[in-house]
Amino acid sequence: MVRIHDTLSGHDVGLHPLAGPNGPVTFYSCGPTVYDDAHIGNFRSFLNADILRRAIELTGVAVRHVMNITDVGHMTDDAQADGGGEDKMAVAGRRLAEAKKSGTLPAGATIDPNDPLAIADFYATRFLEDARLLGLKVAIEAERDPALMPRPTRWVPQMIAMVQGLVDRGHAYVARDGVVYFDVRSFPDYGKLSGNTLDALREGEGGRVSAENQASKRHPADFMLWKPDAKHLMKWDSPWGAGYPGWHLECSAMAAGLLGEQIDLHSGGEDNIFPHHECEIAQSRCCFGKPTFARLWFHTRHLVVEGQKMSKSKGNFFTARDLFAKGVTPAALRLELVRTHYRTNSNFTLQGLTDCQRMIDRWSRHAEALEASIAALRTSGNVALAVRHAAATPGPLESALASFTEALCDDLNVARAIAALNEALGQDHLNACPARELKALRRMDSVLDVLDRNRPVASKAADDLEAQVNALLARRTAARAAKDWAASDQVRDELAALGVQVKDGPTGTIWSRVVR
RNA sequence: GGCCGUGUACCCAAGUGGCCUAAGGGAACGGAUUGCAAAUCCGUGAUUCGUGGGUUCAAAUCCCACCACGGCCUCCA
Repeated sequence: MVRIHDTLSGHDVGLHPLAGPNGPVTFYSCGPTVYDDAHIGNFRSFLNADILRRAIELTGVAVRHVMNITDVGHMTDDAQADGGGEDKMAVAGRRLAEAKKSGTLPAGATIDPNDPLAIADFYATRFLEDARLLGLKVAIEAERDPALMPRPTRWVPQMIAMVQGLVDRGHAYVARDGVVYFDVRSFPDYGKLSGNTLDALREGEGGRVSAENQASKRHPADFMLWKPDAKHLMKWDSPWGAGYPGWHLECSAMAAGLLGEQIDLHSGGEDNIFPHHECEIAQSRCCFGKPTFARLWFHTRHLVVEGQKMSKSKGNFFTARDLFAKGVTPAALRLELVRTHYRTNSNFTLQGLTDCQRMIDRWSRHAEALEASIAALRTSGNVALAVRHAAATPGPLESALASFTEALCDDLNVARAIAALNEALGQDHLNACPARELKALRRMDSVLDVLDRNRPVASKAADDLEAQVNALLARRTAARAAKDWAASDQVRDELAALGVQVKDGPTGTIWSRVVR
């Protein structure tokens, strides 16, 4: 059974699915807001949720995983968080319009910068591409079942129903400015998740709430549920006038609609703890009258890049696509983002990416060697050996599977799981049954999911490079055949200048890109 | 000001009272191999766990103080 640190209770708790021991576990993850490309920090959080669901599945328990794609624009003007300010979708639209003008928009992208839904779709599509390359299982499943990745713009009626329910039950009120607010003092547990108390919350400390909005609330911590604003970029009719819903509402409504009024697991980045998840708990419990909302809260810490906070101005800001374009394989990026324990800040480095790539290459070689052994055994028709294999004691990998699983069950200790795998690979496989060893390796990879993602992402630039490299390689091979080492080495220098490294092996020369 | 988390070798990173004179990976170095390389395989590698105190027979692990870094305090994963 998987044990996980629960943010709400503050300690590790076993996962006991509401539906019974075999699940399915109902799991809701806060996903991206699609007004820009997701960066590696976003993906650390999403991929850790993915590792968690795969670890649960490894123990034989089914998971129903839902991740939202937020397509409503939120305010950019943080000083006016409760309304007003410019919508992020509108800003994204301007950015796209400029990109279109300067020709930096990706080929084939025909998009109306004034249509917020089109902008959201544009970035949602790109997000799904990245997510699928990185092995985010829910994104792969959503190809067949789009409901698993819901969009809030299609759930506004359910959100309005929740606002109405909260007003009816006396947990929400219409202020004199017409805005519907949640009354935090009507919910004594408000603050339990984040450890905040209502009196200790410094009013407006985040600098995001205007004094004007604060003045109309009964308590400074009351948060917006519905904002009437007929001029807003995206608006819907409601009993409180045309406007838009509070941002916390979408997750409450979609989790309830797709998974139930109480769920087993809820995940997000550490910044979601307050206010977002705190508010979700308040809304869901007060609206549905259930004793809990999510039974276990899973939060991933942020990452830093080369020891520094990631920011565009420092030039250490990476999206997944940036790295793919440099020739980084999805497998290496995936492993680099999940190999540090989710509850500590991880330090993303290019060196770390290289380290991961080497590890994955080693695992791949072992998988290929095992496949070769199995094939050789099949063609040789050596029945006696096959029988001996079937009866053999578990090999290193088969034995490691238990400690691998145990490490993951212990609050998702990925580093220890990887160590178990690495240790097994260093041991003697000669007497082990290759089929069973491969099966164990594949089983571990069902969580890590790197073996089938260990290829650079195809692109026009990658194709061009390949053609260039192949031409140089042909010259070098000819020079080597003629034992003209000077010419051969000169070509190797040229390849190095292109960021390409060559390896001469018994079956010919292979090459790979060096990530810089 | 309140709440939360982190600090382990050159780098990433596990370990949270005795099995730790600290796992695993990478780099580096030595060897095998190679036209030379790269890759691969084998080997070496922290008497020490941010700093200073304390508790204990015993501390990286518990307590206190300090320093540094990260997150939240109403729309950043």
